[in-house]
Amino acid sequence: MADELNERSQNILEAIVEDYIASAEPVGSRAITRRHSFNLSPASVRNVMADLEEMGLLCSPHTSAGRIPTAKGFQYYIDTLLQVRDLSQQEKSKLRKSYRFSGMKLEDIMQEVGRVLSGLSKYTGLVMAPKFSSTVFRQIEFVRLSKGRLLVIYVSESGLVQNKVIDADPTLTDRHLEQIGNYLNRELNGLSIQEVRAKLSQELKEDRILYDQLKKQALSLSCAALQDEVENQIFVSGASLMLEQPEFASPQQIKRLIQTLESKKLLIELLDRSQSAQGVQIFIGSENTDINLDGYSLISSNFSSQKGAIGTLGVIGPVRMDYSQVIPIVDFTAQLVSRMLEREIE
Amino acid sequence: MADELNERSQNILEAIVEDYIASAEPVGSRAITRRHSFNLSPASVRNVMADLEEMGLLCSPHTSAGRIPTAKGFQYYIDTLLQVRDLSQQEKSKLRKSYRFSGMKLEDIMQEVGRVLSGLSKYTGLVMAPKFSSTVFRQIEFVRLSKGRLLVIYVSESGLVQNKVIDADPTLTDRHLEQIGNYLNRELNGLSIQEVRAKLSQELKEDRILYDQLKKQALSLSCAALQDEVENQIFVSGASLMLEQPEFASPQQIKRLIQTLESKKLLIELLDRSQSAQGVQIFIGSENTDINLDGYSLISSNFSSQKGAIGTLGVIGPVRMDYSQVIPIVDFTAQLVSRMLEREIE
DNA sequence: GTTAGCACTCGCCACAATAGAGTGCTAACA
DNA sequence: TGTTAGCACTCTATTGTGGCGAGTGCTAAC
Repeated sequence: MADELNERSQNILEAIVEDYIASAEPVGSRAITRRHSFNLSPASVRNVMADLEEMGLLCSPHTSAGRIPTAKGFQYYIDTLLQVRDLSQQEKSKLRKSYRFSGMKLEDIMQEVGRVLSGLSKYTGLVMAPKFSSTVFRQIEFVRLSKGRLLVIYVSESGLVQNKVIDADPTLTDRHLEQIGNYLNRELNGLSIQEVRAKLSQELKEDRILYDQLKKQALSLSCAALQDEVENQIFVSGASLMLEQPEFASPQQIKRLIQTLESKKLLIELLDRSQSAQGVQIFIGSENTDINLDGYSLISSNFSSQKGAIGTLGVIGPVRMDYSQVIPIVDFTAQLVSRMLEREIE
Repeated sequence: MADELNERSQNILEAIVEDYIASAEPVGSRAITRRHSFNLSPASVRNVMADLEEMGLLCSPHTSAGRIPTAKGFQYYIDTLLQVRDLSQQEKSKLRKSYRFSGMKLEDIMQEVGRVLSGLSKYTGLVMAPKFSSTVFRQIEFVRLSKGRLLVIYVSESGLVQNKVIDADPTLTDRHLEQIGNYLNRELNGLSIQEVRAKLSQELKEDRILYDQLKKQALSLSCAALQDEVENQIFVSGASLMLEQPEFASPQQIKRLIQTLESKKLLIELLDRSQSAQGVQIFIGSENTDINLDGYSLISSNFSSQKGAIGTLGVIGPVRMDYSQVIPIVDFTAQLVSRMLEREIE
């Protein structure tokens, strides 16, 4: 759409966005000519600004204030003006050292990643662990809690552990359980959960299994274990850090933020979407999108092991975020975590 | 100390505390005579209030405002004036119905309890899962993640699942692992983690195990698995609900709250303390205590299974909390959860 | 096409004035 | 002696006012 902006307009828009990111305050025409050395007078800048406002890239809170980039303005800035620098070797190794993953289980790692992301960015870190159904089966174990109640423990290739309580036939003996476990571990090894589900429902349909009582029980147990296990684990960290940002000066704004961060459902939906894409994703909240994130931005990226377990991590903050700083951090962290998962499973 | 208050003083203190709980605003002498029908004039009430202030039970924000109970005042109110009513059968069954525990694993239950506590009280719910070391051993499983890395899964009697990644001798075969697992499950069954630890260190000391390679490996693996596993799991829910309380009208106060709720370490320490006592505990934050909870109160109670796994749940809110409403809720919820854990393990 | 100049708008801040709530004290009363 | 009415006083919160500063849009000159 707006690629037809001429160079001067682009420069001015860029200057406004960057000044606004730095100051959180409306940017006036004089301030721009002072801080940046375009050879232009404030009046000329004002003309351009009026144009940009008409195009919906800027807006002014009131007549006699400076301009603020709109969501659309930020979008344009990110799409065409922003130059994301790579991290220097030094920064990379510093980031690498922030993470001490050794001897940590997956959950702790996710938590830790969120903390570091938040600490580095001064915004809020989000990490969504690999989805259950995107993982690859490694092992299943049954532990009897009481006569008719079993604890099923599922371990994925990447070391993700899920457990669930299911009801089971009370007459099942421990011996049976062990056999069932062995059978399933043999049969399902190396399949993704999706494949496992397909295989199970396939076999359950076949009549002949009716004659193999044990196999039948094995199948129905594992079916129960894998059912409804959709909930994603999400880790949110560093909300209080972000409250220092000037956009959260009023109680209402803070309340809204806390509510947003507490509604895991929304966050999961959000991170879920970015999971379909590759590389760093930027989602800018505005009233127009169906997902209610007005005023916030999300920078996210996927991480994955080669075995296909995909998780998402990112940083959520005010639209006025320091994109040039946060994007490379998110990008590199995702790479780090991916590599770490690879090494973990070898 | 202050039991020497005469009846009139007690009545007036009670009235002030209760009015303050209801309104969150300083209570004046006139307001009291109007709302409560002591046969006293405001002037007389003022005299009593001056006495109470001198005793440190009340304070006034400034000369021409009403009085506010101090932390000490609240403490006195709770200790000697507050009458905790029991929940009616109706309320109890309603509370019981709020919880749908069936088919939930322990973690989800804890989460759910926090949510309900927060929803009912309008404050923030805290739940600390039973401490790892207070649980009773049920089963241990080893899952190989890579050559030298094992995932250890530990299940307690109450269905608490913990897992941890440990480094192990790369030459260990799967066959060995299985034997080790069987051996440990046989040996440690029914012991508390504390007992397990004692037993392990005892046996490791004995020289003769040096000759039994397998046993030695079993012991050192389980030692590694049980080490440093101290971190308590804590679940915090409903912060945004509490932000509606008038004490959180200013950004500073909200920030402090969020910081407090984010510092799990503090919360764990807090809940840890109340774990040593029986029944409902009330902790009132003031500058005098070593734990920095100034301005907040915690109402907590333990839950446990007979097997000794003890957890703590409670509600944290402003000192001006509706104690008469929250205490029975916390109390009964703790009973419910205990009963639930019993049934779970049968 | 660019710029200087100017009138105008609007939010912000400091200040004063006012109303209201509550206190402490004193003197009168039962 | 305990209680109460009355009163002067204190302090906060609110409202209104005027000036300041930053920024704009328009126009006319370069």
